Amino acid sequence: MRVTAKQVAEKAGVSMATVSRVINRNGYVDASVRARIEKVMAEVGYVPNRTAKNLATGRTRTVGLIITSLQSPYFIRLTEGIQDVLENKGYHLLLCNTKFNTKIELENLQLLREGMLDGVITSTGNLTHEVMLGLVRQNYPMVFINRVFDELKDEATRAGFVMGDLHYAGLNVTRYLLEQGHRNIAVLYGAANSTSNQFRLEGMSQAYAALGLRVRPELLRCVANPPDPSSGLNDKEGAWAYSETLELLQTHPEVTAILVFYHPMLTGIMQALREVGRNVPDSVSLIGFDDFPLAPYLDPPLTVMDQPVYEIGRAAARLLVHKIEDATLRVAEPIVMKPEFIIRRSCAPVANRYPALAAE
Amino acid sequence: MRVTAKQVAEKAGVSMATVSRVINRNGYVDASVRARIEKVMAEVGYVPNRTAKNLATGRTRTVGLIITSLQSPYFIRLTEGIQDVLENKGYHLLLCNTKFNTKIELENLQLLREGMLDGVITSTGNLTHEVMLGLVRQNYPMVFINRVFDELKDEATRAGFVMGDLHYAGLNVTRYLLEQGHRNIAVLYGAANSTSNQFRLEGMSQAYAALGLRVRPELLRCVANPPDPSSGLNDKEGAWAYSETLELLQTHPEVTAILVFYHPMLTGIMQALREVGRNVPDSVSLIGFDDFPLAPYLDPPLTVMDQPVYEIGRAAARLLVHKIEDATLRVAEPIVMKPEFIIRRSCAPVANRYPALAAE
DNA sequence: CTGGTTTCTGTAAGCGTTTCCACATTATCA
DNA sequence: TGATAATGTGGAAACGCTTACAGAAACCAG
Repeated sequence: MRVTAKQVAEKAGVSMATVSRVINRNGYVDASVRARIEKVMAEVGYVPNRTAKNLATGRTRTVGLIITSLQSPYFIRLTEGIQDVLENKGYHLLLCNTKFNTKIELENLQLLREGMLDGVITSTGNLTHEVMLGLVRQNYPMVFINRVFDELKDEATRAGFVMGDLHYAGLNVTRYLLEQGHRNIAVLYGAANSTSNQFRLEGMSQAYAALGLRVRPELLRCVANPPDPSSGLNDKEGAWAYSETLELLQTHPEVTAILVFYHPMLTGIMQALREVGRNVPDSVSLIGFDDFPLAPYLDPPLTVMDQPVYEIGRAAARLLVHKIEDATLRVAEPIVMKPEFIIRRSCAPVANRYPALAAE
Repeated sequence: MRVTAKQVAEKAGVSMATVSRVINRNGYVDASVRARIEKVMAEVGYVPNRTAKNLATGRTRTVGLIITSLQSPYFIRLTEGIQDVLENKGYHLLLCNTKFNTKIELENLQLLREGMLDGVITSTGNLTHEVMLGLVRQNYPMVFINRVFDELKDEATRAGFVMGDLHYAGLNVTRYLLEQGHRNIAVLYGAANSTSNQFRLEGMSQAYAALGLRVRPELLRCVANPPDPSSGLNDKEGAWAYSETLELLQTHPEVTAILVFYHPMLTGIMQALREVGRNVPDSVSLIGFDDFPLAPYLDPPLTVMDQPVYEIGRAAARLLVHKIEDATLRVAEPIVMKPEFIIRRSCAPVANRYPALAAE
């Protein structure tokens, strides 16, 4: 039924070892013999079995990518970058979308131990910090995006790190808003505890501190926290953001600017803003993190702090492949990429607010 | 180094067969023995090797998903639907993003033959029609989305089909525009030859025919055709659409409505429209295919013909899993889902156009 | 012509599971 | 009580490859 290398070998009058050599183009094999074997393979329609190869070599040429959502243009672009290099290097991508569900994340990480994955790229928060540490210490090839492990500072592992300069991003965005007179800046972010949010928040604090001010914690809202019963609802994350924004605006009408750390929330935020009659940018300024194709076409065009996400993805994949293919590689220096601020029309100085209100 | 079932067996004083039985919870095994084995497994940190299991069982519990782009909300939502059921059934997803590159698609389809994939869900055009047919006839479990094979009409294969009623979609959208007085309706679509585009176009023709009119082929533009040298360019598809739209509007200024079959082109289209001063909807009406979260927040909010994409994805995945797990299943009836028309503000009657022009 | 290298090929031992078969023990029931 | 069925366990052959290792032949420099 299914043709095996053994049958090819018999039919070509050679040993399996030789067949294997022509398949993998390694070792010596006589040109005429190679031709004969290739002819037989074509005739009988031989296709080498990958699972057998995987077992024999202990490798699968498959890497896992763990992200929390497919609705975020950030993860999409990241995935594209990763996949473009993987494909180029002959690796495949197993996609794990956790939807902020730790259980799903753990199951997929386990595939590393089960030998089904050669390595993993993770772009999630720190809900699974200990597990990650364990895996890294067992020397599985892993690359973390926007995440650091202080515990590993002096250990030589096979872990790699790629990140945007989120501190810088948070700092500059906040500085920009402060200069425009904003003092009550709200932040809506996705996963609680994610290190990327922490970095941005630290940058924010620094900008505040420079003016002798402090971040108001009650204006920091996390929306993706609840492990949701996975209703197939479209725009679920937008829905979470909607109610959170409504609540925020009711209890803190003094907010004049909102930082959106996680784009799937944008719809809900805009909806809420619309409903309470706070228009952008006159009544509330809006800044998104990371650019995306439709950002200039929103109403109003969205000002964003962009990150070279595609390049981050590429760097991560390249790094991971290196670490997979060279087990001795122990470079742990994080690769850091600078963000870029793209000003469009969703921000306005606080001073502009009053005429707008007066007009009503 | 790595712990195997054999070592667990020795340490627990049983045979490998018994260990296998407790891992897979099949066959009989005494409760006390089971407990002992589980204890040993926990102690030594045993993790079963998946690739060995894959080889032994001839299955991988992994299915491939082939799409043409990650930039389209359609594919994203489809992927979510698929993954939600796969995850639920204990399957993993290998993602193949072809970027309209047939070579990539073929390589990934080959994984089916190589035994690395239990099945495949395809949502691409018909560039690989013959290959697909070959695979189907070799009885690999496959599910096709928005695609049919007349050749298979009377064959009992393991192929499955899920589709939106695209004919209906094309028909009704066109009818809507015709009623508003539009007569020169342009269409911008992604992959050439994709069967989904053909269905929509047929519906369109029918609507025209009902008024004794005919589709103007020169107003039908395909944009994703060129197998692009994969510049990591963000919004590449938007860029294609941009130049195509520009050209279209110059050579055919009589166009008063544009149907967008493929959303990644939206940015380019809007950009082009803006530049030539044709504003939406007064000067040109715009209708997109398939809804997406940001559609109501564009400028203007986009009218769309929606498809229950998430449900299509779910149905496809369920079907595929059925076909994988029951090799005798030979139901080939396509599952068809009705679309829904969502009217927002990107369309206007042609009559509205003149005041707008007069105002300039 | 000799010793050493390079080229070529085969044998066979893995890789770590699953599963068929056989056999032994225990429960069930007329 | 004996036949039959249900339960529990082990041996060992797959699954289809890769890859030492070893040996043979060809080549080459001195």
